[in-house]
Amino acid sequence: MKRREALGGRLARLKKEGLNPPLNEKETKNRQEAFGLSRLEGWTEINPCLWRRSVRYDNPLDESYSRSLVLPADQLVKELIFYDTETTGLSTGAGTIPFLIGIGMIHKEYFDVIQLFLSDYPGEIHLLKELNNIFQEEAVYVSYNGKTYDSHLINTRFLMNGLKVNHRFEVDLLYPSRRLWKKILTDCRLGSIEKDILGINRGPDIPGAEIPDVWFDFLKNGKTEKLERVFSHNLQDIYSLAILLHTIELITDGIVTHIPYDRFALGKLLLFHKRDEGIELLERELKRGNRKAGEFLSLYWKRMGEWEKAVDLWKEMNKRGFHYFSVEELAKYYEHHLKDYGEALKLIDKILKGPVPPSPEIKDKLLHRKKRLIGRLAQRD
DNA sequence: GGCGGTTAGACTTCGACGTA
DNA sequence: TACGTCGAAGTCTAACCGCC
Repeated sequence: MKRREALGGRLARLKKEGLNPPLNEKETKNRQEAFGLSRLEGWTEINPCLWRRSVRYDNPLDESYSRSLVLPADQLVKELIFYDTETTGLSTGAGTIPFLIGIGMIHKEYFDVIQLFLSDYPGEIHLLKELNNIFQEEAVYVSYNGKTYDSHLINTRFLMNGLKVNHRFEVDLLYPSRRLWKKILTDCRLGSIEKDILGINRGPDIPGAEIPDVWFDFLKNGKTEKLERVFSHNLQDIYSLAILLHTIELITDGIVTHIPYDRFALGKLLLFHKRDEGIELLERELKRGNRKAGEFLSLYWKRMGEWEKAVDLWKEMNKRGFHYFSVEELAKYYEHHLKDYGEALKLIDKILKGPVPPSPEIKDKLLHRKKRLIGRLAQRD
């Protein structure tokens, strides 16, 4: 009869090896067969219930995007980590876990994607530790909706497992994508952007809503048929993230012309980042008939104290037909900046008698302004 | 179906200026 | 000098949207 190991000895062994001691070769093979994963390409069980594989692509990115709007200044692409999780549900509460994590990184001319797969719950601690090994503190993390979803989920799992959460600098491509394509696409899901903007055809893909059930079905019945589609879905998400980042960078640098995007939104964004190309873009948009672009640019000049440029724009916009915004701004300019109350009054009358009758609310505002101007003129006389 | 980041619009605050 | 008004800037809030 096998002698029971003394408690002290067992505790010492657990401390050294952890709750799940490493598997020997035979055990590994048995488990692969038991999980059915050995039939799937490239997977190795690196810890109990934690599997890993690497997939190599050509690098779709440039060396760096020194004038990037979405990345930190002079960010090198080799320090970027693209990531995406597949989870057991949508809630970021304690009951949801990531069972598959894809991590994309640049290695010289290659874009390598590491996938970590959890074949059962006890492997989670190993998954998180492995993630910690891969994640580097100085890296910049690129995701899609990761700020809201993936990063919270990962942080929650670290906390639940008593692991330290390191701060990660996150670049979420959802928001720049929304700016560029919100008005062009019906929605800005990654799949829609892939299909309609990046021209990527995924082929048969698994809908995200079905993903949790695939994993639960695998846990209960060991079914791996649909699992491969989940792995592919995750790989595609990671690779698309890289293509998307590259495309956004080319668009902001004015290199891409064949892809549709909201030029007004990009102009605003460039101007916000004090990039002169924003001015050119908004001027071009105004010439194409987009008065909103002119309004935005004129307010920018006004804020900068460049009155001449602002006034030129207001006058130019009015040449193209009556434009309430420009006339009102000119009236403000004459009243408050030049103290030319007579000219301001003429402009207010122009709006009141203009081709488009103002709403009662605006009319009240204009009449109030008119009364004030008449008072000031009388005072001056 | 829960969560939370972003955004646009509403609201508030503040400084400049004119008037009594 | 005190008060009122205006426009600009800053702050707040509600709605939207994408993740599985």
